[in-house]
Amino acid sequence: MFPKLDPILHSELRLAVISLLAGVESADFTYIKQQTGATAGNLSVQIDKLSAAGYITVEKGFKGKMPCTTCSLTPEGLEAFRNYIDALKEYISH
Amino acid sequence: MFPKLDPILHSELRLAVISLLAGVESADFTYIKQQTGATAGNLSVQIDKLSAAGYITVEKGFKGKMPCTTCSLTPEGLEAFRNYIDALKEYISH
DNA sequence: ATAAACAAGTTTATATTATAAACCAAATTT
DNA sequence: AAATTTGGTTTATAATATAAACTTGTTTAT
Repeated sequence: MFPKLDPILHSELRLAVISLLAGVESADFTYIKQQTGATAGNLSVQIDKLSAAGYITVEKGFKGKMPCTTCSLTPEGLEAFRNYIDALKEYISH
Repeated sequence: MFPKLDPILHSELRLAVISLLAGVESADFTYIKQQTGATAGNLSVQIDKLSAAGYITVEKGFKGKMPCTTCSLTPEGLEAFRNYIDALKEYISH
Protein backbone atom coordinates (compact mmCIF):
# COMPACT_ATOMS: atom_id res chain seq x y z
CA MET A 1 0.00 0.00 0.00
CA PHE A 2 2.67 2.51 0.99
CA PRO A 3 5.79 1.69 -1.01
CA LYS A 4 9.19 2.23 0.53
CA LEU A 5 10.69 5.63 -0.17
CA ASP A 6 14.30 5.50 -1.33
CA PRO A 7 16.18 6.85 1.71
CA ILE A 8 18.88 8.35 -0.46
CA LEU A 9 16.32 10.62 -2.09
CA HIS A 10 14.08 11.15 0.90
CA SER A 11 16.19 14.00 2.16
CA GLU A 12 15.34 17.62 1.57
CA LEU A 13 18.74 18.70 0.33
CA ARG A 14 19.56 15.59 -1.68
CA LEU A 15 16.16 15.76 -3.33
CA ALA A 16 16.73 19.40 -4.23
CA VAL A 17 20.12 18.56 -5.72
CA ILE A 18 18.69 15.77 -7.84
CA SER A 19 15.75 17.89 -8.87
CA LEU A 20 18.11 20.62 -9.97
CA LEU A 21 20.36 18.24 -11.87
CA ALA A 22 17.39 16.62 -13.56
CA GLY A 23 16.80 19.84 -15.45
CA VAL A 24 20.31 20.50 -16.70
CA GLU A 25 23.29 18.82 -18.29
CA SER A 26 25.47 19.55 -15.27
CA ALA A 27 25.90 22.06 -12.48
CA ASP A 28 28.78 23.06 -10.30
CA PHE A 29 29.04 23.09 -6.54
CA THR A 30 28.74 26.82 -6.14
CA TYR A 31 25.68 27.05 -8.32
CA ILE A 32 23.97 24.20 -6.50
CA LYS A 33 24.86 25.79 -3.21
CA GLN A 34 23.38 29.08 -4.27
CA GLN A 35 20.22 27.58 -5.74
CA THR A 36 19.51 25.36 -2.75
CA GLY A 37 20.63 27.77 -0.07
CA ALA A 38 22.57 24.96 1.60
CA THR A 39 25.72 25.44 3.62
CA ALA A 40 28.88 24.23 1.90
CA GLY A 41 29.52 21.54 4.51
CA ASN A 42 26.10 20.05 4.26
CA LEU A 43 26.16 20.15 0.49
CA SER A 44 29.57 18.52 0.37
CA VAL A 45 28.34 15.62 2.51
CA GLN A 46 25.12 15.13 0.56
CA ILE A 47 26.90 15.25 -2.77
CA ASP A 48 29.20 12.52 -1.50
CA LYS A 49 26.21 10.36 -0.63
CA LEU A 50 24.55 10.86 -3.98
CA SER A 51 27.82 10.07 -5.66
CA ALA A 52 28.41 6.97 -3.52
CA ALA A 53 24.92 5.80 -4.46
CA GLY A 54 25.81 6.20 -8.12
CA TYR A 55 23.06 8.78 -8.61
CA ILE A 56 25.40 11.54 -9.73
CA THR A 57 28.92 11.86 -11.05
CA VAL A 58 31.31 14.39 -9.62
CA GLU A 59 34.17 15.84 -11.59
CA LYS A 60 36.81 17.96 -10.04
CA GLY A 61 38.55 20.43 -12.26
CA PHE A 62 39.38 24.10 -12.48
CA LYS A 63 37.58 27.10 -13.81
CA GLY A 64 40.48 29.39 -14.54
CA LYS A 65 42.67 28.87 -11.50
CA MET A 66 39.83 28.19 -9.10
CA PRO A 67 38.82 24.67 -8.18
CA CYS A 68 35.44 23.72 -9.54
CA THR A 69 33.36 20.66 -8.75
CA THR A 70 30.86 19.73 -11.40
CA CYS A 71 27.97 17.32 -10.84
CA SER A 72 25.65 15.59 -13.20
CA LEU A 73 22.84 13.11 -12.91
CA THR A 74 23.51 9.53 -13.99
CA PRO A 75 20.87 7.42 -15.74
CA GLU A 76 20.52 5.46 -12.48
CA GLY A 77 20.00 8.70 -10.64
CA LEU A 78 17.28 9.74 -13.03
CA GLU A 79 15.56 6.40 -12.71
CA ALA A 80 15.74 6.51 -8.94
CA PHE A 81 14.26 10.01 -9.05
CA ARG A 82 11.37 8.81 -11.20
CA ASN A 83 10.77 5.83 -8.95
CA TYR A 84 10.80 8.07 -5.94
CA ILE A 85 8.21 10.36 -7.50
CA ASP A 86 6.00 7.40 -8.35
CA ALA A 87 6.28 6.06 -4.81
CA LEU A 88 5.50 9.47 -3.37
CA LYS A 89 2.35 9.67 -5.40
CA GLU A 90 1.02 6.69 -3.48
CA TYR A 91 1.30 8.78 -0.36
CA ILE A 92 -0.02 12.07 -1.58
CA SER A 93 -2.68 11.23 -4.09
CA HIS A 94 -5.49 9.38 -2.45
CA MET B 1 13.16 28.05 -5.30
CA PHE B 2 13.04 24.93 -3.16
CA PRO B 3 10.57 25.60 -0.35
CA LYS B 4 11.20 24.12 3.06
CA LEU B 5 9.56 20.75 3.60
CA ASP B 6 7.68 20.49 6.89
CA PRO B 7 9.93 18.18 8.92
CA ILE B 8 6.98 16.73 10.79
CA LEU B 9 5.58 15.40 7.54
CA HIS B 10 8.84 14.62 5.80
CA SER B 11 9.06 11.22 7.42
CA GLU B 12 8.03 8.06 5.68
CA LEU B 13 5.88 6.69 8.49
CA ARG B 14 4.34 9.95 9.61
CA LEU B 15 3.48 10.78 6.03
CA ALA B 16 1.83 7.39 5.60
CA VAL B 17 -0.19 7.91 8.77
CA ILE B 18 -1.40 11.32 7.65
CA SER B 19 -2.13 10.05 4.17
CA LEU B 20 -4.20 7.27 5.63
CA LEU B 21 -6.08 9.55 7.99
CA ALA B 22 -6.76 12.03 5.21
CA GLY B 23 -9.02 9.45 3.62
CA VAL B 24 -11.12 8.47 6.62
CA GLU B 25 -13.00 9.91 9.57
CA SER B 26 -10.72 8.13 12.02
CA ALA B 27 -8.58 5.02 12.37
CA ASP B 28 -7.28 3.06 15.30
CA PHE B 29 -3.75 2.17 16.19
CA THR B 30 -3.97 -1.44 15.17
CA TYR B 31 -5.44 -0.63 11.81
CA ILE B 32 -2.82 2.01 11.08
CA LYS B 33 -0.12 -0.41 12.17
CA GLN B 34 -1.43 -3.07 9.83
CA GLN B 35 -1.87 -0.73 6.86
CA THR B 36 1.54 0.85 7.20
CA GLY B 37 3.44 -2.27 8.20
CA ALA B 38 5.13 -0.28 10.97
CA THR B 39 6.30 -1.76 14.24
CA ALA B 40 4.20 -0.78 17.25
CA GLY B 41 7.05 1.10 18.89
CA ASN B 42 7.82 3.19 15.88
CA LEU B 43 4.16 3.93 15.28
CA SER B 44 3.63 4.91 18.89
CA VAL B 45 6.47 7.43 18.72
CA GLN B 46 5.37 8.91 15.41
CA ILE B 47 1.76 9.21 16.52
CA ASP B 48 2.98 11.13 19.55
CA LYS B 49 4.86 13.53 17.33
CA LEU B 50 1.91 14.10 15.04
CA SER B 51 -0.26 14.64 18.05
CA ALA B 52 2.23 17.02 19.68
CA ALA B 53 2.30 18.99 16.43
CA GLY B 54 -1.47 19.25 16.54
CA TYR B 55 -1.82 17.41 13.26
CA ILE B 56 -3.89 14.57 14.68
CA THR B 57 -5.99 13.95 17.75
CA VAL B 58 -5.59 10.77 19.75
CA GLU B 59 -8.37 9.29 21.83
CA LYS B 60 -7.80 6.46 24.20
CA GLY B 61 -10.75 4.23 24.92
CA PHE B 62 -11.77 0.63 24.93
CA LYS B 63 -13.20 -1.68 22.36
CA GLY B 64 -14.88 -4.23 24.58
CA LYS B 65 -12.30 -4.72 27.32
CA MET B 66 -9.30 -4.07 25.13
CA PRO B 67 -7.60 -0.70 25.02
CA CYS B 68 -8.04 1.07 21.74
CA THR B 69 -6.33 4.20 20.51
CA THR B 70 -8.17 6.12 17.84
CA CYS B 71 -6.59 8.81 15.70
CA SER B 72 -8.02 11.42 13.43
CA LEU B 73 -6.68 14.25 11.35
CA THR B 74 -7.20 17.80 12.58
CA PRO B 75 -7.92 20.69 10.21
CA GLU B 76 -4.35 21.90 10.87
CA GLY B 77 -3.07 18.47 9.96
CA LEU B 78 -4.96 18.51 6.72
CA GLU B 79 -3.68 21.94 5.88
CA ALA B 80 -0.11 20.96 6.69
CA PHE B 81 -0.52 17.92 4.47
CA ARG B 82 -1.74 20.07 1.59
CA ASN B 83 1.10 22.53 2.07
CA TYR B 84 3.58 19.69 2.14
CA ILE B 85 2.23 18.34 -1.13
CA ASP B 86 2.44 21.75 -2.73
CA ALA B 87 6.01 22.19 -1.53
CA LEU B 88 6.96 18.74 -2.79
CA LYS B 89 5.68 19.60 -6.22
CA GLU B 90 8.34 22.26 -6.47
CA TYR B 91 10.90 19.51 -6.11
CA ILE B 92 9.42 16.89 -8.34
CA SER B 93 7.74 18.75 -11.15
CA HIS B 94 10.20 20.70 -13.17
C1' DA C 1 -7.29 -21.19 39.88
C1' DT C 2 -3.16 -20.60 37.71
C1' DA C 3 0.07 -20.47 34.19
C1' DA C 4 1.00 -19.55 29.40
C1' DA C 5 0.18 -16.97 25.46
C1' DC C 6 -1.58 -12.85 23.32
C1' DA C 7 -3.11 -7.87 22.55
C1' DA C 8 -2.21 -3.13 22.59
C1' DG C 9 0.66 -0.14 23.34
C1' DT C 10 4.88 2.59 25.74
C1' DT C 11 9.60 3.38 27.00
C1' DT C 12 14.24 3.22 26.21
C1' DA C 13 18.40 2.27 23.87
C1' DT C 14 20.82 2.34 19.53
C1' DA C 15 21.84 3.34 14.88
C1' DT C 16 21.46 6.58 11.29
C1' DT C 17 20.97 11.16 9.44
C1' DA C 18 21.25 15.91 8.94
C1' DT C 19 23.53 19.97 9.84
C1' DA C 20 26.68 23.45 11.06
C1' DA C 21 31.03 24.74 12.94
C1' DA C 22 35.71 24.50 12.39
C1' DC C 23 39.17 23.86 9.38
C1' DC C 24 42.37 23.90 5.04
C1' DA C 25 44.64 25.26 0.70
C1' DA C 26 44.92 28.22 -2.85
C1' DA C 27 43.72 32.63 -5.04
C1' DT C 28 42.69 37.42 -4.86
C1' DT C 29 42.58 41.94 -3.02
C1' DT C 30 44.45 45.77 -0.24
C1' DA D 1 53.03 40.71 2.42
C1' DA D 2 49.01 40.67 5.22
C1' DA D 3 44.18 40.21 5.11
C1' DT D 4 40.24 38.48 2.84
C1' DT D 5 37.74 35.55 -0.19
C1' DT D 6 36.75 31.29 -2.73
C1' DG D 7 35.83 26.60 -2.87
C1' DG D 8 35.51 23.33 -0.70
C1' DT D 9 36.36 19.02 3.30
C1' DT D 10 36.37 17.08 7.92
C1' DT D 11 34.60 16.58 12.23
C1' DA D 12 31.59 17.28 16.04
C1' DT D 13 26.87 17.72 17.53
C1' DA D 14 22.02 17.61 17.37
C1' DA D 15 18.02 15.50 15.72
C1' DT D 16 15.55 11.42 13.82
C1' DA D 17 14.13 6.97 12.98
C1' DT D 18 13.76 2.46 14.45
C1' DA D 19 13.61 -1.76 16.92
C1' DA D 20 14.15 -4.20 21.17
C1' DA D 21 12.62 -4.64 25.61
C1' DC D 22 9.11 -3.81 28.73
C1' DT D 23 4.24 -2.99 30.83
C1' DT D 24 -0.55 -3.71 31.64
C1' DG D 25 -4.16 -6.14 31.10
C1' DT D 26 -6.94 -10.06 28.60
C1' DT D 27 -7.90 -14.49 26.84
C1' DT D 28 -7.03 -19.31 26.60
C1' DA D 29 -5.44 -23.68 28.11
C1' DT D 30 -4.46 -26.90 32.11
